[in-house]
This record gives sequence, structure tokens and C-alpha cells, in this order.
Amino acid sequence: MAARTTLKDVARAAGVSQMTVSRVVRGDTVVSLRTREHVARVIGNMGYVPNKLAGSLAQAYSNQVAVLIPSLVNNVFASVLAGITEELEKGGYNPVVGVTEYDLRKEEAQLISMMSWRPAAVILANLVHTDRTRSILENTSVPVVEIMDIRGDPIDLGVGLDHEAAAAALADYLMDRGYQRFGYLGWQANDFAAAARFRAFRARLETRGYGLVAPDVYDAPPDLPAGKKGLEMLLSVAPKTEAVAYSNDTAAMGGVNLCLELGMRIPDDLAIAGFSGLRMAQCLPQPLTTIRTRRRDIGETAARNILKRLSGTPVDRKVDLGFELIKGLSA
Amino acid sequence: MAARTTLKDVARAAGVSQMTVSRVVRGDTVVSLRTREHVARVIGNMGYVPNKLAGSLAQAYSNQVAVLIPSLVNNVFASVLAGITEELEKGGYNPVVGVTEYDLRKEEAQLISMMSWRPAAVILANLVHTDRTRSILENTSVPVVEIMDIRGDPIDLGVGLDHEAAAAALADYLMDRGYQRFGYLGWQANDFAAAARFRAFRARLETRGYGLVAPDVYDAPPDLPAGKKGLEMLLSVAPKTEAVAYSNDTAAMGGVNLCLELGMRIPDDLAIAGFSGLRMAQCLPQPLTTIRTRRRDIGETAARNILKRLSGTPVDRKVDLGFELIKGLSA
DNA sequence: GATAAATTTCTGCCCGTTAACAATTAAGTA
DNA sequence: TACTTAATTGTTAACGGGCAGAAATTTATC
Repeated sequence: MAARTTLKDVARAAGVSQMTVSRVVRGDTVVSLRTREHVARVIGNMGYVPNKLAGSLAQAYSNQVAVLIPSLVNNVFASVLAGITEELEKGGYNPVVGVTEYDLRKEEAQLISMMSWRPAAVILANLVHTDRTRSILENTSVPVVEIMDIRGDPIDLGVGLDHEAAAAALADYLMDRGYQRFGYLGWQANDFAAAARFRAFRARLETRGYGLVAPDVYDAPPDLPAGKKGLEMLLSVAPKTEAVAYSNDTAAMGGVNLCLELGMRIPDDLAIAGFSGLRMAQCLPQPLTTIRTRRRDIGETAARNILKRLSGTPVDRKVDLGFELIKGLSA
Repeated sequence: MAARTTLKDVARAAGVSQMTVSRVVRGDTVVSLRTREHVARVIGNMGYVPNKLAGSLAQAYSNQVAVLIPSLVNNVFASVLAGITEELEKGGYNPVVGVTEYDLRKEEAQLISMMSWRPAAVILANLVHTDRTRSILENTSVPVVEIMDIRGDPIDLGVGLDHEAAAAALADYLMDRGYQRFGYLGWQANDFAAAARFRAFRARLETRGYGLVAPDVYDAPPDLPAGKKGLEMLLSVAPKTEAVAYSNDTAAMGGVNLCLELGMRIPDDLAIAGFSGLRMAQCLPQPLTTIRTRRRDIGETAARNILKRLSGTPVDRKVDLGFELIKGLSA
């Protein structure tokens, strides 16, 4: 409503120079205690809020960190973001979130938009980007962290896990358990990490002489209803399937639900495995067999490494947080 | 790495004036097509990204919208945020997200931090805030939307539903179905909307002569495991409970799971109701009885009203998106 | 070729803040 | 008292672009 009060206004009201007010705002102790208290009081009375646009412009530096994630509704990224947010806050930084919807074009557009705010760092998912995105990231002077997937070379820093190794581990486990006829249900053709898992899973089966009865990658959000429908379709095509691996726990829960409805026993009639290790899936009547990833940790580590880098501390270029096979009762 | 390229650099490289480049960047059609294309090409080659700090500073205007939500991990807010994000994008605005963790102090701190970026608008949850927060919001000239709960008077704009009415409707439904011994499981004492639902639910029971066997509001994230444990505790205290209302679908699913494990039949041995209408809960073997709220719509409407307001179109001060009682098979 | 219309440039000044340097004041010392 | 030294406070010039208005240039029209 009212015209914003600026440094100048405060300075005039307090009878000091703008520079002095600026110093007080930033808690610079060179200002004498007396003036500091005086100015602080005036600031309080006038309800002055410093303008970071101007501040950052002058400093060529901001406390905003650009975060580009594929989806917010996906619990995995929500956790990652929660970790990022919490850790960044400790260093006085704020995340600015952009959602890419697994679309590299949108990622690029979002990145450009965010770069124009001169963020202090960039966090984004996976290692696959458009040429333009790469070029921008390679030429920026701020830290860049690529999270989730760490196969391959990060542009600057990387934090995550080896999705192929994880998928292979799951395949091995299922084969070791004696299953022979496998199905795979994955979604989002452009979720590169998920796609990599799918390929690695199939490849591992093949190295041991097995294969997929009906490999399928649809293009729909991998949620519970999709998991249910997907399994229905799979079973209609390949009714003798013994074990189904899902690209995602939520979808796997849909599969479990379908079995409950159809009266199929898990894992005897059909074994089901997921990916992520959502707590929720461990609360099913039969805890889900799945791969636990350290989502929150990934976010925290990414943020922590940014803080380190910004403060000049050396940082590991690549952090593998690993994964854990949860041997549930569903497979 | 390289010193940033600025308008001036582009102008020099393209052999035109800064003003012309500036016009091209902003898509001003007064520039001839030829020059526009030429300059655009140079911009592309040089990887120039305009500095919005400078632009916004000059214009006292930004395209960032501050969004303060209680939690990201909670699917409800993730959906709301998805709606906000998508709709804001259409108008060329970007959300800057802050998480308050249901803490009014954090909300205040986040708000102050965000206001210093001169956002074009503010979206935050519920109508309860600290005095300082209220005062900041009342004195700002930008649109403010309070979402989720619309009982009471919004500071500027409001979009959501009447949580008390929703809880009362659920209570009525359960009583009409003939249940007599009710339990309630809610979490997060400082989730004001949830608290209001709890009170309204209990109040409605009482107006018809019923009551809660063991009212409980814990302080933990209301997720599936919590819903399971909560029900365990409730049943140990009040084994004869006939119907349990949860403050949240996710937690309710935990209750359903416990019943499955214990071999209790739903709704004969125990009726269960939730709140939110998550799609996931409709995929259970027995779809959950619950209240469907229009989460995504709330986000979209909030964002749309901001766009309207910013473009000078008149806007409804308060939008009630209502709710819908889903008569599932769990109660 | 003259005149009007469409483009493009130029020149300042402003946005609100900060870094670097300069100036002032107070305190301490010989 | 004069002279250092340290502690404070002030001044100036960016930071990168936007906007305004007048002047200069090019292009189109008759």
C-alpha cells in the first residue's frame, strides 16, 4: 500500500548515512553499539524490509538456490526437497523450486528463468539434459549438483545412487528366490533414472538366461491406480507371470491391492517388488520387497555440499549414497 | 566461470544499441523483424540470460510469487502446489516455496525473508498467523491469498473449503449409518484446519447425543505408520469402538492395514473414515469412506485469482470450492 | 524527389543496496 | 601540545536494465 520504506528513508529518520543503516541491517559490528541500537529501533518502528533485489544486484550474489525437480506429487522428490530445504536453511539460503514434469524442454526453460535471478547454486535431477541446459550449467560459476542418479560424469557435483546397480540387485534377488517368469511395470518413458532401472533389470535377467514375459513402459504418472491397472493388463497378456517388478513403490502398492481384490496370494500366486522403500509400503499386511533409497539424505547431502563449496571447503565430486534391498514378504 | 554477459555485451556484439536488445528480449514488436531475428541469434550464441534482479529492481516488480505451505511431504499440499505452479506458469510467474512445518514462527520468518524479494503475490495456508505476519500482509500492496480453510475473514483473498462443515457432514453420515461408539485419530496439534475438523466432528456427535470413546490428537506426522499405531493404541483403550474417523486419508489407510492384519472385517468389526479423498485410498480393496477436497483446484484457483487481480480483473474475495462425501465401503 | 511513417539510437536518470575508499572523531602516547 | 592509531561514519561509484523523450536514420508512399 504505502510506498516502501527504503534504506534512504531509514537513514534520514535516524539521522545517519545509508551506509551505516546498511551495516546495521547486516549486523556489521564496526558500527558502535549506540548507533546500532538506535538505528535498529528506527528500523523496527518504520517496518523496513531490505530489498534483496538491490542487495543481490550490488553484490552479484544471492541467497537463492535453484532447485529443479521432475515432480512434486511424487513422494520421492517431495522428500528430497524437504531435505534440501532444511539443510539450505541452516546456511541462510532458500530454495526456489521449479517443476520439470520429466520434460527436458521444461527443465531448460525453468533453468533459464531461474538463472536470471542469479541463484547461488543449482540443483537438478539426473544427468541427462538438453544441450542448451548443459551449456548454461557448464558456463556458470555457481555450484551445480545433479542428484538422484550418479552413473556417469556430473557437470560439477553429483549426489545419488547407481540406479542400474540397484535394479540389478533386485533382479538377482528375485532370480535367487526361484522365480522364473518376470514382468516389469514402469511408467514415464522420459524418467531417465526409471528407464535405466528397467534396462538394467532386463539385462540382468538375460545374463542369467531369463527374460520378461511382457516388458512394458507406459506413459502415465506411476501412482497407485496406474499400478493396479497396469497389473491387470499384464496379467491378461501373460497370466502365468510369477513375479512383477514395479518401477516404484506406490505403483507396486496398486499391484498388491489388485491381488487382494482378486484373491491372489502374495507371493505364492504372484510376487511383487517395488522401488524406493517408502515407509508406507512397509506397512502393508505384507511389507513390500523393494529397494530403499536415501531420498531425504540425497537432498540433505546435495544442499550440504553446496554450502561447503560456497564456503570454500573442498567437496567430493560424486557422492554415492547407495541403496538397500529390503527383503519384504511380497517377493 | 566467465564474467556474465550483459545487455551491453550483446548490444556490442550485435552492433545495435542496448535499447534495441532490451526491446528484443522483452518481445517488443516495435523492433523490425530482421533486427529481432538477428539479435535473437546473437543472444542465443552468447548464452545471454537477462538479469531479472536489475529488471525487477528498476520496475519495482517481479514475477515471483511467494508460496508458504505447511509441508511438502504431505500429499495434500504437494497437490495444491502442483496446481499453483501450473497455473502461475501460464501467466509467466514462478512460485518460490517456503515450508513452515505447521509452525507460525517459521511462517513469519519465511514470509519476511520472501518479502525482501518483492514477490508479485503471496499464497499461504489457513487464516491463523502471528501478529507480525498479519501486519506485514495487511500492509503490503500485493495480492495475498489464504488457502485451504475459509471459515472467517481472509486478509485479502481466500480459497478453500469449510473444514468444520466437512467434518460435521462426515459425523452425520456415520451417525446415520447407525454407528454409536466413535473414535477419532488426528495429528499435528498445530495444524489448525485439522484441529477445527476435530472439534467440529466431536461437536456434531454431541448435538445428537453421541461422543468420542477416546479423543486423541497426537503430535506426529499423520502418515500411514502413525495411523496404524494410533489405531492400535485406540483399540487397546477402547476395544468396543465401532467407527474411527481419521484426520487424513493416509493415516486412515494405516488403520485399514491394521484391520487386515488383525483379521478385523471392515466395516462390520470396525468402520473407518478418512479425510482428503486421495485417489490412492479409493484403490483399496474397499474404497475408503472419506471427504474429497479439491486440492489441486484450490491451488489452481488461488493462482488464477492472483493472475486476475494482477491484471486488474475483479476477483471474488472468498471462493468456497466445497467438498464431497465419498461413500466408500469402509464405513 | 519529397514527405510521412517506421525504426533505431542517444542521453540521462532511476531502482535500492553494497564495496572500496575517504574522512572524521576519539583515544592514547611521547 | 602535537602526533599516531584505532574506531566510526560518510562519500562515490558501481550493479544491469528500464523508461522517457528527442534526435537521427532508414524505409515506404505518392
